[in-house]
Amino acid sequence: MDKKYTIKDIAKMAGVSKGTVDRVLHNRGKVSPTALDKINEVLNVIDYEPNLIARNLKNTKVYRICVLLPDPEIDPYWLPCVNGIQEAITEFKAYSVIIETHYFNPESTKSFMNTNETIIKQSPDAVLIAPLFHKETLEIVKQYDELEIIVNTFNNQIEGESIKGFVGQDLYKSGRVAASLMNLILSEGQIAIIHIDESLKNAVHMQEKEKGFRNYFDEKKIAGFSLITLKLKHPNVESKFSAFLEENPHLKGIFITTSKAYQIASILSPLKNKKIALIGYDLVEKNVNFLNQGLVHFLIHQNQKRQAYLGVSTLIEHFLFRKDIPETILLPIDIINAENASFYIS
Amino acid sequence: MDKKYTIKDIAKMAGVSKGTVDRVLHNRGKVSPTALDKINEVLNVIDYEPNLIARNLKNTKVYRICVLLPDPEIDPYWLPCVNGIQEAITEFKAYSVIIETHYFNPESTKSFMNTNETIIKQSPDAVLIAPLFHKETLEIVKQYDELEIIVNTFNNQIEGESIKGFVGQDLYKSGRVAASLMNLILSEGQIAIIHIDESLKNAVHMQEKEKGFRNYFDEKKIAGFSLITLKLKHPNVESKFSAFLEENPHLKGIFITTSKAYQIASILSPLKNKKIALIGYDLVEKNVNFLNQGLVHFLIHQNQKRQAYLGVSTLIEHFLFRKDIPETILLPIDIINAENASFYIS
DNA sequence: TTTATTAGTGTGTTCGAGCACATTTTTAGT
DNA sequence: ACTAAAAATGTGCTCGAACACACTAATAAA
Repeated sequence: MDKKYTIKDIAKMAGVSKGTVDRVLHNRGKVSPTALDKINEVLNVIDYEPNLIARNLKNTKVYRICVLLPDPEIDPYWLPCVNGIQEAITEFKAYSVIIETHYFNPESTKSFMNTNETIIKQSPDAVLIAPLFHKETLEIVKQYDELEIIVNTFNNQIEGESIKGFVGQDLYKSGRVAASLMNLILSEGQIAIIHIDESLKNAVHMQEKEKGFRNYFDEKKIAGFSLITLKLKHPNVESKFSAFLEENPHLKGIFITTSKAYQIASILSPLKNKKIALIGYDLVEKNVNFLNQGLVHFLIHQNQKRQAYLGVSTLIEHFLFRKDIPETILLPIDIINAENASFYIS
Repeated sequence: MDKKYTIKDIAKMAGVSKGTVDRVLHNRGKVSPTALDKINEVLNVIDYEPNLIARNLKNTKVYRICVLLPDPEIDPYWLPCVNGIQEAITEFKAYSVIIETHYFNPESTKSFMNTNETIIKQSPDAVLIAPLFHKETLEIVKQYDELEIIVNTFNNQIEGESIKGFVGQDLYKSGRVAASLMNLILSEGQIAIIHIDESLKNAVHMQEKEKGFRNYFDEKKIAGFSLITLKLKHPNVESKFSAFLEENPHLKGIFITTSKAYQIASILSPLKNKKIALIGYDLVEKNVNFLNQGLVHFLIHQNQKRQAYLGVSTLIEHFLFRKDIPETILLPIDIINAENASFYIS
């Protein structure tokens, strides 16, 4: 019923040679209308699927893919990505694909540009980048486009004509998810939305989450809540936040839009009298510790590992199996508490 | 650096023919100690990985895998599994693998046994079964073992020597997750644990969830909660539950251990004065509708689709790539509310 | 010593797609 | 009608593992 047809089968059925069939299938070379008709007739009847194994066996081209992401030693948020990339490497090690990972300093646009230079010198067939810096990304994407290097992105979305795909999450909706959970813990009171980041270059990222968070409360028309936004940056997170706490003694909940919830939790930790609901992002070790202690109520899992894995594997499958690169893959927004966290850590 | 070596390379390096190398690699046939040493020496230095593509190209054996699960027309819970299986079929269509799906009536052990007979007649290389019936499963697994058919299981775990693997969830912990969410919605009051099932053959399944649920409250030593268990079966779900509601007018929360939360929700729906927290399982359409209406607070996603996909794909990869079949794969316990549900439905 | 037997080794073919090249057929030009 | 050019078609090799088979060398039996 679903016997597998080969080019040879088609050739026999159409009464031509496999060379001619090959020319029709790839519309290369010259084929007479007569032969074309005969072969098309056969192709319409049967369901020909080329054998990918045989195709890849002959294929001597080595595909080179470069991944560009922030140095996980600077920001451990990116650590799972390395595992995701490793997983893809292992899965496709049988094929002729080379995957190279390059790190840049997430606090320096210069480092970002420099690393891109290095990548271009490798003349890869495709790149997967975490486009932290908007303007700079558009710039280098233009370069990649000229060199006919396919660009895939992950983590945060950037609109650009030459960007083939994106893997990430709907940040606006993840803000809403956080809000819905907050609304479950609290029935009223003051809630702070805190942005903590070294570079604040992630601004768009965090703002989307804030928008979603606020929108939830606006839409539900729930009275009794007041939302306030606070931005904190590295050297003076503790001092500024402590001051904020004193100014707002009745604070009931905090939504941290980055993976730095542990910084807030560790400040709140000694203050036993305070009972503040905390919701943050990402299963970094310190966050999970506070989750297990009960100081952090929920974490939203951004699944960076899978983001990176899919970012790479869709590119590989594009080259090897001629699959399309999906325009956008939105990963589910996983809700994590102390009870189910262990299943998401790998 | 990590150049790919072929058998021919090894042969040249060891100064023998590829036939001899092949004999050493598969330890078949006779090889002189001299040749063996020379080849092993080379093998110790280089890192030989056989090219899976070439291997599978020649491989003419067609692997046959049969999947046995309840008829999704009788219980739509199983519908996503069909998609998961389809996904595996698509992914591996290039290889010579045949996957056949067989349905049984989940309310009839006889149907289960009959379908197994049919499968055995197909003489597959492996089967993936949803072992709903404990005793019967052990019986047929023995048969499969004698015929040297590999048995993999999903959905619910059954201990058996000849069962090679299991894909599913930790049900006890999923009960705990439900409890932790319930504890977040309610601070006190009476909570019912409701088991609804056509056959009640899933008893173990549901009991594990109940245990986990109760354990959470026991462990946390939270006063003010009282738990009560209720079993409901098909024809008289509504009448019995209505009676139960009247007997327990102060009921605050319900944990439904099966995918039938919608049955409870639809009874509660007209009773506008009642505010009862509902937590159930599975993203079946009716459940999601009630989730969006706000009648069901949380659903726990058992990810049947992925269970079935992994159940099949691990078997396929075992045959094609000689990978081990993982003994147990425990999928994450996804927490779903109205805000993130859409990302899990596919 | 000769022959039969076995141990040990090498050669050649297969799988299916892809492509270079050889060959045949058709068309155009003189 | 004959030749050169172009068009159309067919042939054959490659990729790497796997295995059948052919072959040589060594050993045992007659």
